[in-house]
Amino acid sequence: MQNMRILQLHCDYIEFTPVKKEIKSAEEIDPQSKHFDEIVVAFVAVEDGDNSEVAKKAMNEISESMKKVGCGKLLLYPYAHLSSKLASPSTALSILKEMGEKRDGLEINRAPFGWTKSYKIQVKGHPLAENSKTISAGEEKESTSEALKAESKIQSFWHIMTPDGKMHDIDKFNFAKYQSLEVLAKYESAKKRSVDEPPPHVKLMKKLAIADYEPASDAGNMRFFPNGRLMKSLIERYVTDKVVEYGGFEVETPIMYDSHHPSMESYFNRFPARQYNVNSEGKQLFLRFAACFGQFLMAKDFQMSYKNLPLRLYELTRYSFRREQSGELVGLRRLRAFTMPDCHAMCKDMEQAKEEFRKRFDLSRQVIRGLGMNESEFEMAIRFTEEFYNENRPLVEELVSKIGKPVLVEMWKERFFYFVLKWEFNYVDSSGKASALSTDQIDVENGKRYNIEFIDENNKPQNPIILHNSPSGAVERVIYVLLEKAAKDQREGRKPGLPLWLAPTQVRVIPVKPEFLDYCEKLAEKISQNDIRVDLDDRNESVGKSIRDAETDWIRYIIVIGEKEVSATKLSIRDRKTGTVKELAVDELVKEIKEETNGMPFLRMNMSRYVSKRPQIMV
RNA sequence: GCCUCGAUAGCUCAGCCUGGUAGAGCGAACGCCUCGUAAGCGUUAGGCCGCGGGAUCGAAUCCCGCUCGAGGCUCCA
Repeated sequence: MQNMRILQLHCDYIEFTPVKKEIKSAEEIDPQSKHFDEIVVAFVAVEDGDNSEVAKKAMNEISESMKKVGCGKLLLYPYAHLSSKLASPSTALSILKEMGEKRDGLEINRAPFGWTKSYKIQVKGHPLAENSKTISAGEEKESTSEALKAESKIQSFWHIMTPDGKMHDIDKFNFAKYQSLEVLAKYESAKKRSVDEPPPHVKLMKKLAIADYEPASDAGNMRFFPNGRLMKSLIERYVTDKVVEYGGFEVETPIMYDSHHPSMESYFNRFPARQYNVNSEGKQLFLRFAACFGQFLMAKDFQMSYKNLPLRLYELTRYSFRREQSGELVGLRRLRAFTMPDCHAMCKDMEQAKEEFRKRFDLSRQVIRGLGMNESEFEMAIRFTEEFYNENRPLVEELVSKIGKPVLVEMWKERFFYFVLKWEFNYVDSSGKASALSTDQIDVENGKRYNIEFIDENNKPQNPIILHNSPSGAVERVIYVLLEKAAKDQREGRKPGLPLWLAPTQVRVIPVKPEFLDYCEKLAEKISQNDIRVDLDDRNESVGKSIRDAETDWIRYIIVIGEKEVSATKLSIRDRKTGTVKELAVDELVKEIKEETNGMPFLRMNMSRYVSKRPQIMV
């Protein structure tokens, strides 16, 4: 049996100097000292019989383990002393050259073959810094993790469930009245779709100075301008208020976790995640991709009785990180860093879990409506194991009947994921892309995995059933949906706009001539005192230009102040929604705005009140 | 990860095919106009034409490589 032998070391640095040729066929090189920092050094001995296949496998394994330690620089270092059955030098050199071929995501260096070298090396102190492998031909050693393999084996059965609880075959269902559900169903059951337009919200997010790509960061990490930050804060405030109203307790947990913590290890083994890795002092940390671990680890340290349940922990993660494939990242639809409201409820048994699940279903519907999204624009998908469905049909049917329209059903023969039931609301955009917003799951596995316990009525420790709910979905994705909706309005000939409570500017005051500025300032101050975001276009521009700018910024109320207004009590107010100019007193305007934003959070304007004092952010 | 496309002024882009003095609109600065519900007028500043190499008398323009970005696909426990 032939085995390529590799000793792999994660080093702070290595430094080597070729001293003299050891064999005739040594590589012709300039014998200079080389120094590398932060590098993985692979000492390689090629054995008699090793071939390209072995070379390829070896590189796959090396690159896999390098990903784990978060290092992208490799030095291949020929090291004959690892074996006594060496391949011939020419074979060894050609295999090493093959291993040194360019490879995406790796910077590969090769130490010269056939030279005696002196070297100095400093190896890192973390557990994965040193490892050795033997690679042999023929043996099935795929880089795909067990979890990924298992996942591809799960069997799904797709159906449509109508509000009366009946299941329909997806191929036989008449989608005539349910076009976006059809898109979702086809999307999910993997039919082809082709789009060549970028989604319209990308232009809008820049035009309205909400957010933009940040080339100096990683893809999918956006920057949010004052307008965007304000909108996010408002959405976050709203969702948090609603969750607290429902009974959630807000907590805060760390952003990074030790990959080798026992609970994390068992989680990773089951669920391959594309996470960001961070190395620090020999520890391998990963950035959280959800709030789950933090809350579970916290709950584990609580001493709980069944009387404390359900216990609802809530966190708004800014951020959660998922290193999605670069090609999937589009505007605000899918990001690598996102803000996720995440609420877990520990329940004592399935009965309590089901009751809680219903409450959270209603909460989510309410939140979606409050955020300015219409339930009719969403398509629900519900997923469960066959066993759960057979035992809990009334719950499933109740949820579907509440929605009052057909929903997509995915049923699994066996439980693969940690949950037995999951639903989500999906928004289907103009390019036929479906994105999940709200979701809730019944988790029967992590209570045990994280060793969360409560004492039941009989003084016995039990693991709770855990519900995982995001009532709104990612905050950035909420903005994506609002902008896509606005784009749709525009396309269909309606005026695009944002919900008034979310608009960065709610009222703009424009003087006809600079001499009315004083009056405008007093007016703006008066309106502002009623918790309304009002600003003042104090630039010396024509009225037409100022109005045009306000309109393109989607500002709902525009007040023009001239001779007439200064000496009267009524203001002329241009209402973007109706496109008309109406006459109202200040109090009447305030009342109208207060009514429309009733029950929604308020934050002060996040920019100078004076338009002339603002930097130009976008064209 | 794979495929395709792109990178020129602060922004959006033209010029490139067919090599020969770097262009427009918007924005900015300054000045004029003092204006009634979607763009008033003028002047000025602003460029390593992404980076590196090649062929050419000569490259933003042609060729090769690299980097970064975008879109699609796959994917999205």
